[in-house]
Amino acid sequence: MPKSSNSDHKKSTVSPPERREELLAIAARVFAAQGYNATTVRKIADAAGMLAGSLYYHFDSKESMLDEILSGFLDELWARYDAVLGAGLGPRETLEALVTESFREIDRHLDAVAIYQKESRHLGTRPHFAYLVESQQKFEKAWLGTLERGVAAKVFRPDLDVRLTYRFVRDTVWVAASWYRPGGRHSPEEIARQYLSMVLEGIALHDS
Amino acid sequence: MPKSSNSDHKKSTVSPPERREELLAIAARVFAAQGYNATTVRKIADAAGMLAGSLYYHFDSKESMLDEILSGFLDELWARYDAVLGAGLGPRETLEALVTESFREIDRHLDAVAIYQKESRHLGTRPHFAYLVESQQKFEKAWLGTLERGVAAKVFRPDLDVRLTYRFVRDTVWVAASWYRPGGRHSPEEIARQYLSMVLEGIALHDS
DNA sequence: CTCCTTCCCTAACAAGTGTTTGGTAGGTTA
DNA sequence: TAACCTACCAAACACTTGTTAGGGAAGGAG
Repeated sequence: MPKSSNSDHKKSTVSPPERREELLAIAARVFAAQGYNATTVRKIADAAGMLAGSLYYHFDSKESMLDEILSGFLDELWARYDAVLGAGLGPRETLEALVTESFREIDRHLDAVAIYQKESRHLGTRPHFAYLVESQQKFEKAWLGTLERGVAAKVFRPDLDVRLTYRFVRDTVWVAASWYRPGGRHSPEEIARQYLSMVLEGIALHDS
Repeated sequence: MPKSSNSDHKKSTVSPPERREELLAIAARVFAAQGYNATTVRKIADAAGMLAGSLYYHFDSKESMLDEILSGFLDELWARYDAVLGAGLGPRETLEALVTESFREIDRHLDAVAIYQKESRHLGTRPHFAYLVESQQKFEKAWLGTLERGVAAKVFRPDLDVRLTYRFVRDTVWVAASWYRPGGRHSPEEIARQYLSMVLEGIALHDS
């Protein structure tokens, strides 16, 4: 259930979505660059060309901005993941599709991904952000299942620790958010292809 | 030049090293768990069983604690890296040794590595922490050189973007600090072996 | 005993934090 | 014109932040 944002806030459905999204994008950029805790509401307001208090016309709190950024990102991510997982693909094709979708998501929601990478671990302990660990568990289930299917189908190596492999694949994909910049030389699809080539075939040269 | 800690502080060489190290280990644990900015001096003092002001008998500032943790970690890391790089090994053996040493360093200095992972990017902009980006550049030079040597010697695939491969290998190793726990089922050497097997040979099953 | 050093506490400081309250310019509606 | 809504400002609020100054208990040195 990707439903994660809480809808019982006062102004959460009031102001027109355009300005909200604009301000959220600005906040996400500052959060990603400076870190959530190091980011003051005055910095966000500065970047938006207004005063700190004015933000509270649009949002309930600084934390609700973070909440909206993260849950919005996760909702979209899971929409695409669920589409892949429900397509009835083989294990290798599933893995390739998941990796490709992940890089596309990094391309679209870079700031949100960077924030998620940095803050999700210690945010998950707070009850309000419990959906972060739910998502991570669902994440693990999807990837682990795909890997195990692949081992059973003899398309992945059986001599590797599956859980270690899961973390390996997961991390190699998502840490790319720490250096990837949209509009650079490589498209998300091209990066995905090269990453998949490394993960699947390895970087060593085999004479064949 | 791995010399990175600044030695021109007032009390930096005063109090006996034992208590300093003890307090630094405590501070590192809290920094790693909560993030540097989210960690207050009072939280560190709580964990150490004393009051906030008492920390300033041992350290100049909160930032100097972070500085000492990070520079101490990097000094030790580079001592080991330099030993590997100066051993005259082939490219593949060099890469294997670097990866293994990295996992050993994660095992020994887990908190410092986690802090470095989370904070180094936005700390590097501050002039006092310029040694972080210096280290990162030296890092890149060492890994990139090894990879290029390997391609020239036909032990690594020539069809991969070398810089992408560098980030791939670097990240896959260091993000392990986000889940690795010392004393777990796998020793650092065993994790290094499995990681190297995945990076070098890939996770796909090849009939041979 | 006295002096001195070590290590910590008490108590406060100024600056910065997220947030609230009341107000207001400008446009839309009646 | 009058009433109203939107989107912001101005100014303050209570609280937390890193840091400092002065003091004092414990113990070793003379």
